[in-house]
Amino acid sequence: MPRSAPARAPITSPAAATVFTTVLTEGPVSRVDVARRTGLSSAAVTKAARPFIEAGYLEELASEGRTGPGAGRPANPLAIRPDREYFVGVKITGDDLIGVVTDLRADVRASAHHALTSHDVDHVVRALADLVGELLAGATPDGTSNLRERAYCLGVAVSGDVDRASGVVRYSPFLGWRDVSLAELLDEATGLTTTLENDVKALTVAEQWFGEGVGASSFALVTVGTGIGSALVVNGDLVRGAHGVAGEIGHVPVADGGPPCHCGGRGCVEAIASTEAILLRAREVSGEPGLTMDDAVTRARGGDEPLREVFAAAGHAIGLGLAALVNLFGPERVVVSGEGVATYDLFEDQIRRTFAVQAFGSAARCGLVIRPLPFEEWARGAAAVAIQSLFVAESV
Amino acid sequence: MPRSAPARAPITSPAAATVFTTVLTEGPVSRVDVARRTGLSSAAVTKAARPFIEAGYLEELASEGRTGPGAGRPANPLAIRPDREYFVGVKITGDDLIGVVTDLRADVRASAHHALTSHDVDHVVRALADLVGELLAGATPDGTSNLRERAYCLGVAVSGDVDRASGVVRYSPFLGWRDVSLAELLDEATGLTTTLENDVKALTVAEQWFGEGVGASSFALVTVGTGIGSALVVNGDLVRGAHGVAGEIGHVPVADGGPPCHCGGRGCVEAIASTEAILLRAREVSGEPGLTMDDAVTRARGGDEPLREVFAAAGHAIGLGLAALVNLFGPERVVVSGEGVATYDLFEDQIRRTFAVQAFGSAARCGLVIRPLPFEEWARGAAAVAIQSLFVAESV
DNA sequence: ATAAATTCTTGACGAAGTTAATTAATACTG
DNA sequence: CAGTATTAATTAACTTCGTCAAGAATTTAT
Repeated sequence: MPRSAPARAPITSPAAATVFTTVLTEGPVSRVDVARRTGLSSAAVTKAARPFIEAGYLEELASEGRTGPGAGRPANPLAIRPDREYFVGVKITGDDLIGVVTDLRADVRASAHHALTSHDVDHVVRALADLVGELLAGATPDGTSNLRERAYCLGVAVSGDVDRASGVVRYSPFLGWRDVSLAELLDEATGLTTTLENDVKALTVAEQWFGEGVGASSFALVTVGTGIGSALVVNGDLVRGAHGVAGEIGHVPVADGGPPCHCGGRGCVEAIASTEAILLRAREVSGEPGLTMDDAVTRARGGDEPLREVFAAAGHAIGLGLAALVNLFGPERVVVSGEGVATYDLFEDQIRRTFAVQAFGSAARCGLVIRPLPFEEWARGAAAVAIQSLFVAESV
Repeated sequence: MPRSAPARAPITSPAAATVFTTVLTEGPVSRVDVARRTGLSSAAVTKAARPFIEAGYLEELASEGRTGPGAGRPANPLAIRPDREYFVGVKITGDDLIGVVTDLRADVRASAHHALTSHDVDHVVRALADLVGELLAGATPDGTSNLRERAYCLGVAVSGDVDRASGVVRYSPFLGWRDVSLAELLDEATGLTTTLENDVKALTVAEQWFGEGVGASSFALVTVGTGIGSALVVNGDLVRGAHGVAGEIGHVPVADGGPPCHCGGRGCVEAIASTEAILLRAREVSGEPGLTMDDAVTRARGGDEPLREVFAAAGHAIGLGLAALVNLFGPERVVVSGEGVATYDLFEDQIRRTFAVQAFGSAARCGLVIRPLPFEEWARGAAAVAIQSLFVAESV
């Protein structure tokens, strides 16, 4: 049973959504410019923009004088008013909740953490409601009103199989949940309209609308850490997979006869490049079963060749996985990100080298962005999903 | 400069296209049924269907009496009239032209070959025009009129980088062509409206509309032979790749440190499982540099273990590539096909075994169809593209 | 026959966006 | 400094598409 999203922002037609998202993602743009970019008539843009301006979501900036021969009437750029509405995003991990408040542009305005002492559904729901209460306690950043009065939407990101439309966590290994109607429970507990999404997909939405993915019709996001996952956007749509599985770059086989993986396969990217796999191998190589990840990283940075090799092998596996992804999809851009922020320097070179060798033809021209990922970013992704729910309540 | 398609079939609105394609791909369906499946109102279906019936593209079948308590007015199923229009499809290979005439359902009604003695553009254009003339010389299969009077569209399939919208062959290694405006040349030479497409993509369209892909929102087609290629359909759209590259399953790296590939990489699927790679390896294994493919196949079938191993290794590589594809985008179905028809028995088992092991979770539930591919099928794919051009001239 | 069920058709209506004309605001020109 | 060219935004009439609601058509069951 799909739940309905609030309709405060006057989105009444496809054109309205198009105009609004264009201004949202492509910064201040004049009406004619929006028309040119979207293929709408300028009359349609004028009509669609008006209700947004009246509702305070968009504003008209002062026209910038322009120079040059035969310059005509200067444009009045339309701009988002980011403080018109705030959004709450929460990422649920196995150990804690990370929450943020963002504005309409998904810029983080406040954040807070909460430890989880149990995976019991009720406990998590209560903890999450508390966290939201805490986040919305103060006044708005611009000081003009109370935060709670201008926040209506909550986005929640969970790893696992999540059905966004119905707001149900189908299966979450980390939490040990099956078929939990989390969105419904949170609607009630928080008073906000909740949108649920898989964590990697949430991150991808944030990237697609407010990050590297802006303007790219197709791109991929890869996260490296405890697990290795990815999400793909093709023709502006997230690939969801017929059976709910998609973007499992972690289980792309890249080393024939390589180490066994949890999934039952062998030589999967994850079996070589996940945090766990790296640590396992590092202990093997160093002969110290008690070696910690921190130590391994320090020593590798210090020049310990065998350990450097372990990290390089992980980078190589990731590079091979990326090549597979890019050769199959040909995305315009790929963002590699992940929790293992601290160790990126040990990976990056090898990822790029392997990718450059194995990417086919002009596929290699795809922009490869490798970037550490602050943990809060996951929560921001959740907020981005909430923002998105404002426009595309039905179509997604 | 996109060229326009003819507008004989009265496709005037999205609804018209929806209704027509529904009847085309899902057999005889009543109007109410079309409405239910597409989400249109039944009134809209009635309106959209009328012009097609008047133009002879659709017909109303006699209502089948129905039984049961409280049965109402019986439905009048709408059906395609396949003989209303014929289409020509031609596949250009390095050595010859293969052409077919199909009806609206993409069923082959006639076929013909033509050897190519040169890759000179003019020569190919002339040969193709001759072939088309030959194909359209006779009367229609139903004997009521001349073929040429009921064929307006030509579809042409070429391997390489093809820009369908502009009808230009950007780069075709087999033919040694760069930036050839083939569609324009063929429009003139044949008098038909030509649509150009990459060969694998053409085959995929045929499969999507008239084959295994019917009803699947996402699926993939993989061809194995001289080269190894694939094409993906996501949300009903062919994935084209930002830089024109997509579906290069042949260059997915599956054997780390494996044999070098033309593309500069190592251990690509194609470097292990292409016809050429298999032959190379078979010669190595048997110690006979003059071994032919036919001999290798015969001996492997006869139980020659080392040679059987070579084919199994190829199947294994293909299985790994399929697992990569399926784990990344989770299609509903995958069709594996290709020129190497004769040798499928030596591959199939191993492909399935490896795929089953490496496919992640429920991704393994995707339907894997492995099927020989008559050579004519490529030409049929080209015809399917021509048929498709009738409806979606603009949107693709 | 009459009622109930289901399909198909019709015409009025409404939503959304286009075209074309109009108004607005600027820079260049003599 | 008026006049002209140029580009931006708005307005109003019109087109197009599809829905809605009512009704006609055609069957089975009572």
